[in-house]
Amino acid sequence: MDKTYQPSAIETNWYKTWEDNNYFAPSGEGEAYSMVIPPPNVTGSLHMGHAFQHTIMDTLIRYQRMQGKNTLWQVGTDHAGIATQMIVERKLAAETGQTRHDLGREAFTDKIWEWKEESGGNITRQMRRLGNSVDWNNERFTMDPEFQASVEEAFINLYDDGLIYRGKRLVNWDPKLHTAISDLEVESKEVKGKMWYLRYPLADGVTTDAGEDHIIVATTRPETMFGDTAIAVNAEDPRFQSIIGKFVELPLVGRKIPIIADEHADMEKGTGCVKITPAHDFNDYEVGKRRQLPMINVLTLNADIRQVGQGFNSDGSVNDEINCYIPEQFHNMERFAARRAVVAEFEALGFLVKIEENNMTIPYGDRGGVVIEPMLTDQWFANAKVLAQPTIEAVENGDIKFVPKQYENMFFSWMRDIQDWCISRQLWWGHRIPAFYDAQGKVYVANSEQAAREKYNLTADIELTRDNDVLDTWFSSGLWSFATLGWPEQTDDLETFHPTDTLVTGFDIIFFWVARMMMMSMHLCKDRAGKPQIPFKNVYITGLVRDESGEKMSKTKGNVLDPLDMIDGISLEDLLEKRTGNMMQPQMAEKIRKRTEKEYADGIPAHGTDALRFTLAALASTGRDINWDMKRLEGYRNFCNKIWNAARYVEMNTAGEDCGQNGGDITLSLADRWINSKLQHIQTQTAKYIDEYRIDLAAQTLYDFIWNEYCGWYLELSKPVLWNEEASASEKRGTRQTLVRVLEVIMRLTHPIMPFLTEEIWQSIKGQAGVSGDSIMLQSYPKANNDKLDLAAEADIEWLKGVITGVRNIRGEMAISPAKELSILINNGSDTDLQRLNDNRNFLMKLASLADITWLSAGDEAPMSATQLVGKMEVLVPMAGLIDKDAEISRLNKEIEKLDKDIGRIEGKLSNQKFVANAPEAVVAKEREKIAGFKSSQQKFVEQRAKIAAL
RNA sequence: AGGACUAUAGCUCAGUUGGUUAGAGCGCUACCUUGACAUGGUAGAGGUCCCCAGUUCGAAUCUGGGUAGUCCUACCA
Repeated sequence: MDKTYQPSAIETNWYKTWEDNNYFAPSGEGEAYSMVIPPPNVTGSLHMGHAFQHTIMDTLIRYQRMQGKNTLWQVGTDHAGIATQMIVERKLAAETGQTRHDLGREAFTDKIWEWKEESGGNITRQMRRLGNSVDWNNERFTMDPEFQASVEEAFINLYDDGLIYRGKRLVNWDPKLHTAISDLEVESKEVKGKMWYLRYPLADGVTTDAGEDHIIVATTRPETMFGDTAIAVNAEDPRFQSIIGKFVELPLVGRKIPIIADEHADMEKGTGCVKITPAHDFNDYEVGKRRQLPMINVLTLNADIRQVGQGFNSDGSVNDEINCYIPEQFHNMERFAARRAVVAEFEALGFLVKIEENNMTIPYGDRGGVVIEPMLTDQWFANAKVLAQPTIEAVENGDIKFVPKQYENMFFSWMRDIQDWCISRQLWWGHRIPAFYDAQGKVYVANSEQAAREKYNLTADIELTRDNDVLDTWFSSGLWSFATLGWPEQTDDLETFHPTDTLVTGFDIIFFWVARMMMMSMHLCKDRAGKPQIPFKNVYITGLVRDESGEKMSKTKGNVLDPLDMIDGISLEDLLEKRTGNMMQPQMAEKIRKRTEKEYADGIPAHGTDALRFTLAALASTGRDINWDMKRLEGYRNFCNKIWNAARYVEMNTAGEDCGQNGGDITLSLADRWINSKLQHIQTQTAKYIDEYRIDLAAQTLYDFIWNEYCGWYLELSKPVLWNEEASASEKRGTRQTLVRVLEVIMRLTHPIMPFLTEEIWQSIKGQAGVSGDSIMLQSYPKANNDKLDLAAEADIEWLKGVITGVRNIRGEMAISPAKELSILINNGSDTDLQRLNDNRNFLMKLASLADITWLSAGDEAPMSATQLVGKMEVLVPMAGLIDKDAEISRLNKEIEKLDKDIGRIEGKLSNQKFVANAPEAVVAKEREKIAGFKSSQQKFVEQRAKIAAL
């Protein structure tokens, strides 16, 4: 082994070996355990959130593989409709100045495929670098022909079951991207806006009870008034009783529109009169449907004012009778310009009553970033209510469990109130909807024109055209758990690996993806008995990885960290280029530059994959976000180095030596028995924690055991045996064997979290450890063996540690050089103490660096000494020539004071009659025992202090 | 408006069913190149467990009410 730990050298080699040998593929033996990777955008790159989730998933799958399961970790990428199309459109614009329309649909999608080929390898390269043991043989892309076929099949299935329909509905329309989007893709933002109070004159000479010849409506969207088709007031509102059923004359347009009563109108809000614009507001749309109001669309798909409105009846059919006039001065005006123009016109007419500042939340498209417009368009919808029902039951009855559990509430509240899901997108990149239309617009759903003709018995003279729209990306990723396994065919893989076991993903896509996968799977995927199949049994929801100051990582903030840079390191120049190059908002570049230069003055050094993974694992407590901490990464890099060096020590002392592989007598030292016993606890705990998804506790347990117990104590305790010329062959054999076998077990225990380092070390010690195999990843996960528990040895070592720490404490406090060998005395020891001393003299001498140890019998005179207590036994370091009188007194004072506090606290408890009466006896006894110990210790220290003071 | 989560050492975080001397890493102080490791070792300092009230013999932990922060959902004429 090299003298220094160099992660990059070992990491790339091992991954290649594993992959070349097909170790990631299902073994075909044992109980099945499967997971799907949340498919990342094919053209994207992995960020810290991916690295976090992938670490958890890889830890789980490696653990399960080592448990002997038949594991499948399904890998693949998503075509990510809008996101990818946008990237390529932007690229096209930058390079040639063309839009997608200049190229046309086919040529443009070819461009996207080109881009996918060019950049698509990036993300899979990164996965390999992270060590993900995914089954590459089974890699899928959502636009693969087989997957496309599954998507079409799913659509047709749902359509034939009456769960997909097409209709003219009000949907969220992105006027920049020119597509409908789902409710979930809309982000609300708080903005300061205005509310305008507009006067609408009453028609036919009608007046209100108050004698007014007009009413006043309040609106935040005056430009939609061309589409007003009613005014609503509350039926209970005393102010407007007499005008219900009468009309107003819509200013600027002249259309007479009715005043209706509807519960939507709130007497408390605004003026009590609401203008109803069914084609441009979701609430008004509902009112319109309820009251059979016509709808007038006044906006183009760009959200500009039309030249003439489009009239529809409330059922969506065309209404060519209604007056859809829009004054010429507003034609083709952009919506916000039109807003100002309409207000100006009202003002000119004297119809503008007042303007108020108004805080409101406005919907923005999460991709395009512009204000979303409710738009009346023909779209495809999935009946989400029906699809949701079984999934709610599956979570209620525990078939699907969320970790942490509180996400179930979030899931329920959304699912129980779910709205129909708009699944069509007016994009070019995606799964084209398998629907055909004849000249009359009648719909035929089938996966090809040929199939449509057969299915619907259409004669050849009927011309069919295919729907131009594509499906929402989440429609296809909703099929991910089973379409990747060959659905709709009933394949063996589907039989074996579905439902999958655990889904690991972020809370931000519970609705987008997790819920959709559940709906799709439970409707489409049935087991042999016809029972709906859940897609997964457990959903492990991870938090977000944030930056050091708790901010979300984002390109615009310039605080994004690339996991690969943590692994391989990056120079400041490259990091700056990465963060400020190719920015959407170049004005931020300077700020980002400064911040980056300050935080990473020397760039980022390489830490290796294992260190990154261990850090993420250690931070993975459930139900909480992670604030990334570079220091923590450094600490775990040091941990890797620690393991490396410990392994070097083991190798030096065992390679080519007799470790008992070939038989021979074995004598285990106390330390050997102790570390073996401790190891059993660790094995139990680690497995338990991983089973409970507490990877952080598993990591913490391993860290503590390896560093503090194995390296800190055991390796030191092995030296007095291995370097002792008087030790017997069987004693040395026993210690060598323990040294290397414990390390071998530690490597297997740690392998799921840190695959590379553990493989490298395992390979170089497996011979001495007496094990064989091609790779640690195919070895079994260690299991505790209770026969190896040795509580007596554990107690003995605790005693030993107490004595050694006691001496070291005196050394430290008294500033005695570690090089100075001390002669100590033991006073007031019991028979057990004497036994332990005699058994472990060698260990004590070496670890506390002593010259000799003198056992004082009763009546022996002790010299003036600094004292430490191990139970009742006194460890004495003679002061003569070493220790200053005042220093020892002040050290004793400190001890006495500390004990004072403890004694006071416990005395308080014990003098409380209620405590003594009510607390369990064991608890009371424990307190009594404690206080007795404290008191006797304190007594000793006080006596000692008096003696020293008397000098 | 409704809901969820979070608040523990200077920083980042653990703390399982109420009983611990409240822990870890980093940082800090002092000392130490001892034959695995200075990416190290030894010893040490550092806490009003956000606040108030309650339940209890006993609360970081349970209940109620605040405060601060994060997030989700809905609405806003």
